[in-house]
Amino acid sequence: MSEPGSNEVGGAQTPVRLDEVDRKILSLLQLDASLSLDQIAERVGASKTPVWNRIRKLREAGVIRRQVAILDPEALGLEACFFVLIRTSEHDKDWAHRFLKALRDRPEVVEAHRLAGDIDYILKVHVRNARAYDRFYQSLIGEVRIHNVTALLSMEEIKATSALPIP
Amino acid sequence: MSEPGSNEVGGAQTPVRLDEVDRKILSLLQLDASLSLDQIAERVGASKTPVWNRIRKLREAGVIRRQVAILDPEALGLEACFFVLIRTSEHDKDWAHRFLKALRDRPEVVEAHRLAGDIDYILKVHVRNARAYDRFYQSLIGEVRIHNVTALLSMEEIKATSALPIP
DNA sequence: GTTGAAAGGATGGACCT
DNA sequence: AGGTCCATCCTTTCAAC
Repeated sequence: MSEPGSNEVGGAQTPVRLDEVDRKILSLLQLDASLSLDQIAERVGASKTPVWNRIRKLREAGVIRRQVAILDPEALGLEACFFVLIRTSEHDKDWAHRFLKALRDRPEVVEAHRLAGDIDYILKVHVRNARAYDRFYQSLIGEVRIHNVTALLSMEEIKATSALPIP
Repeated sequence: MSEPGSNEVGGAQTPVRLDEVDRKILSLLQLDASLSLDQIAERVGASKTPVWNRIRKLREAGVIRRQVAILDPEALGLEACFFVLIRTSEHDKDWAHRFLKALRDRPEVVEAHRLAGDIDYILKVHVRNARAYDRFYQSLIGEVRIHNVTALLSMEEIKATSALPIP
């Protein structure tokens, strides 16, 4: 499936009007995108064509971004997950640009947010073990200046879903 | 597609041996699970049948957990994302059980981890706005005793991928 | 919104290398 | 083991109604 032309990836997004059927479709697809049109149509109480048209529109509107396989980190041997809280003293554009690139270039970083408040950034990092985290950490601070780092080690994933609450 | 019988959802997982072709297949499916068998086979340099058998085995082994649609939070009007750091003084089983249930019951909580160290839990919460976060917060502390809460508001999602690094 | 038809993809068998 | 061919079923896609 190709990227819809009307929306940038990660770009700003105007909220979209959804009715009850749209919401049901999205809820289903968030949990299992391998459902067939027939199954979806049956469960939302409509028939194939309108459901198909709605899904196409939701894709074009950028509500549905993409369809992916979710892998099991433990099965891949990624036994350690860290949340990394970062404070920096540098706030110029060049630094931010290099920091961004450093994060984008590292596949261990699965999530990164710029924050409001005294902590500047939070990262979520998947690695094989504590030693691999240290290698990641050394490599990162070797590439960009960072004032202060706190790593929070996850002991247990209590809940993890890719399904957003649909308002 | 039904849940494979040999692996619990979220259960402990023995790492699996993967060769180069498996890794390529997983990398592709992590980014786009709507690719056809033909496309995958072409890109990994193999033909349909062995690729299909590998995918089936990866599913049965629990490496591929499921296939989902990724939605755009902004398009759904979920403009606020918080990371919530939680300290608690209670550590008995009953409290933990009620806390877990409170998190599982709230769709705004998309992620929750029990941590090592002085912060006990971290949550990731998607809500419409700051007011909705406050409602969530009040409702949560009304349901379970929590000693200390720090909310980190995301200003910008710098990176967000469902793709794990494949070792 | 419904029906149905045509095209394309998935699944699994048979057989070969 | 992987490759090819094939047959069948299922799904998607898009007419026409």
